[in-house]
Parts: sequence; structure tokens; C-alpha cells
Amino acid sequence: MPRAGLSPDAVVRLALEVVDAGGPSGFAGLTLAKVAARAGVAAPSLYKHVGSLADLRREVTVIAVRELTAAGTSATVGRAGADALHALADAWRRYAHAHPGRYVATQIGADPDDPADAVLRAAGEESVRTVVAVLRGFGLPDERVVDAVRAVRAGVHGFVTLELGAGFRMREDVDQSFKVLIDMLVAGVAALATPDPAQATTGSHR
Amino acid sequence: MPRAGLSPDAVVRLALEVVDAGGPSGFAGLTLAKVAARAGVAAPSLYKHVGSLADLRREVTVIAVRELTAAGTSATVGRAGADALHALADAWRRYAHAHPGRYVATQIGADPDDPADAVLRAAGEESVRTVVAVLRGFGLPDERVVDAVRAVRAGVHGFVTLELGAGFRMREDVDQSFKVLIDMLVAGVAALATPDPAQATTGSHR
DNA sequence: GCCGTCTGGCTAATAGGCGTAGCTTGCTGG
DNA sequence: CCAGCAAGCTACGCCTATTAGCCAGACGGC
Repeated sequence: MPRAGLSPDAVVRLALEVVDAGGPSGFAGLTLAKVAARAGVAAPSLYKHVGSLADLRREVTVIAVRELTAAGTSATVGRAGADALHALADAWRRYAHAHPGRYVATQIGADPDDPADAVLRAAGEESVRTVVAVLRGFGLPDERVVDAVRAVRAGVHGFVTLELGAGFRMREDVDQSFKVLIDMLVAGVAALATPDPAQATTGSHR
Repeated sequence: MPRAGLSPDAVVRLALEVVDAGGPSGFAGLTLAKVAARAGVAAPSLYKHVGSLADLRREVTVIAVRELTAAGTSATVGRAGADALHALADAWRRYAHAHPGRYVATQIGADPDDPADAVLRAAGEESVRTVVAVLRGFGLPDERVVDAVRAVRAGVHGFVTLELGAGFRMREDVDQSFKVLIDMLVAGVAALATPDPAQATTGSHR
């Protein structure tokens, strides 16, 4: 009969704890039963605060996406060009290392048709906006921006995903490999900005 | 009392059907119950042919990895350099489009310590070997090969993952964006091969 | 041709997950 | 002070995986 004093926000906070406690598979291991146990409450009681497990997962995802976005923006403030892009990529990877479960949550795509995913869609677009802002510094023609954004997202996300999934042996060299990848992306984006295809990799930005 | 005539291989075949029928989430939706239904058999009967759901998933993963490897090798035979790398990347992406469920299965990382994952580990290494072979054509110094392999894997895998996960709006331009990304990787790998950097950005620390 | 054994099915049952229904009780606004 | 709302609870239904134990068909040895 003692009230546990839960609230929707408190439940989400506990869910984040569960995700964080589970390592890279923390998001997959997020379960109402675990949240309830952490709250000291029977599982069905959670439905007074949350619509469903799917809802809870979505809320966790939104928070993770926003945190990732914030990490990117705060890392790139006052920087431009290659410097900013490196900072953005490093910030993303640091976030993934610090919160692997939340980073995995980030990978969840929003259903374009589901109204319940509207907030998540907005969060994702906000995140893309950061990348666009960083790439603006390269002076890309408008029709190439989308390609550059996708390349950067794909490269960083793919690298981090492989890394978290234990896809790499030789752990010591991973930092170096990441730097090489980002250098490739920087050079590639810079090349996209120069309409003359003869000479690539001229680091001129704008 | 009529025998269904199952066998371990037949069960795996049915599992692949379930995965294929489920689209990008087919691998996540792989369940013993579904396999049993497809086999016309009660779920516990499957244990006569398969150790557990985890075992079945691993077998599916191994097959998917081998198929992906085969797609890559057959696409690159007789090609070299940028041509081969484009062919490899395209082959991977085509495989992911043709078998999204199996491609997702491919992402499962092998546990380096689990003996049960030995076959999966071997399959993954075989796959990496294809990439190494393709990159050999660029004349990379040995100590850069690992960086190049990781960059290529990360880029292609990240792109395809985002694409399958509905991470891209404006679906029409995706092919173009992929080509741009692969061009970046090709140029980046080529730049890695030339030790004289007019502008190689091999910069700050370690 | 027959018998024994092996094996591939089955049902029953356990354990754990999500989610719903309906009850009870503590807290709070008037 | 009390009525009602809200936050707990238990009990239940349905879905998973997995184990245990039973039974009958098929096949090898004689």
C-alpha cells in the first residue's frame, strides 16, 4: 500500500538506467519487468504512467537522439570546415562509447506514417540539421548537401556500429582507423564542393 | 503420426523463409513458433533438429554472411581498383535490398570467446578477406590496409543500414548518394596509397 | 517376416514476457 | 471531513522458449 511516487518521467528515467546497465544490448534488453523491478513496483503498475513498452522505447529513443544531437552541436560550436566535421564525428563516437545502449536506441527509425512517431521524426530532423550546418562550411552546392550528409552519417554510424558490435579485431588501432575514415569524408566533402573535377582534395573551404 | 520429414537443414531452410518473409525486421521476427507453423509441426518438435533459437539464429547468420561474401567475390572477379570497389559496394547493397532480413542477420557480431561462434567468426574473416583482396589493387602499404578495410565496411554498412531503417527521406536520390559515398571511399583509399601527401591531412596526433 | 531399437513426432508443463480487467486504498480538493 | 481520483495491487489471457516424458513409425539384424 505504500505509494512508490512514480510519474511518467520517473519511469523513463528508470528505463534509461536499465538501458545504460545493459551495455550495447541494453536497449534490446529493455523490458517492463526490469523497469518495474527497479521501481519496486509490480509490472502492470507501470501502465498507469506509460502506454506500452513500445511507447517507453520510443521515449528513450527520442531522449537518446536529442542527447546525440546536443553532443554534436556543443562540440562544433565555434568550429568550421574540416575542424568542425572532425569534432562532430568524434562527439558522436564518444557518445556511443559513453552510452552504448542509448546509441543503439538512436538507430531506431521513425515510421514516416505513424503519428506517434512524429516527435521522433522531429528529433531526427533536428539531428540532421546539425550535420547540414557543419557541412555548410564547406560551401557545397545545394543539391550535393544531401549526398554529403548521408555520406557522413553513414560513415560515422557504420563505423561506430561495427565497433560496438565487436566487428573489429585489433582494438588498439581503432582510433587511428576512425581518424582515417573521417579524413576520407572530409576530403570527399571538400571535393564535392569544387565543381572542377580535375583536382580533388584541395582543402579550400569557401 | 505422419512424419514431417524434417532435418536440421530443412529447419534452417524454413527459418530463412521466415526471415525473408519478414522484410528488414525478418531476422528480429524469427521465432521458433513461426518456423514450426511453416513446417506443420508443434514447436517443441524443432528441438529434435536444432539446439535452441540462438543456435538457429546463428546458423541463419552464417549463411547470410557467406552469401554476402559470395556476392562480393563474384561481383569483383576480373575487376581491380576503383572498378572493383564500386562493384563490391554495389553487390553488398544489392544483396541487402534483395534480402533485407538476411542482411540484418549479417550484422550480428560473433562473440570472440564463445566457441559456438567459431564458425561465424570464420565466416566473418572470410568476408573481410574479400575486401582486403579488392583493396590490394590500390597498392596500399600494409599498415594502412586495416584502416581502409574498416572505412569501406563502415561506409557501405552504415549507408545500407540507414537506408533499410528508413533513415532517408527523398528516396529517389539514394542511388546517387550511394555513388557519391563510394566515390569518396575510392578517392580516400587511393589517397591512402600515395605516401606523398600534397594534401593528405595526416595530421595531429598518432 | 519379425522383433527391438532408435528417432522424430506429440502433449503437458514451467518460466517469463506484455498487456487488460477490476479491485482497493491512499491522497487530495472542496 | 469526505468524495473521488489516481496509483498501486492481484488475477488472468496470450504469446514466447524450453524441458520432460510418452508413443508410434521406420529400419536393421536375424
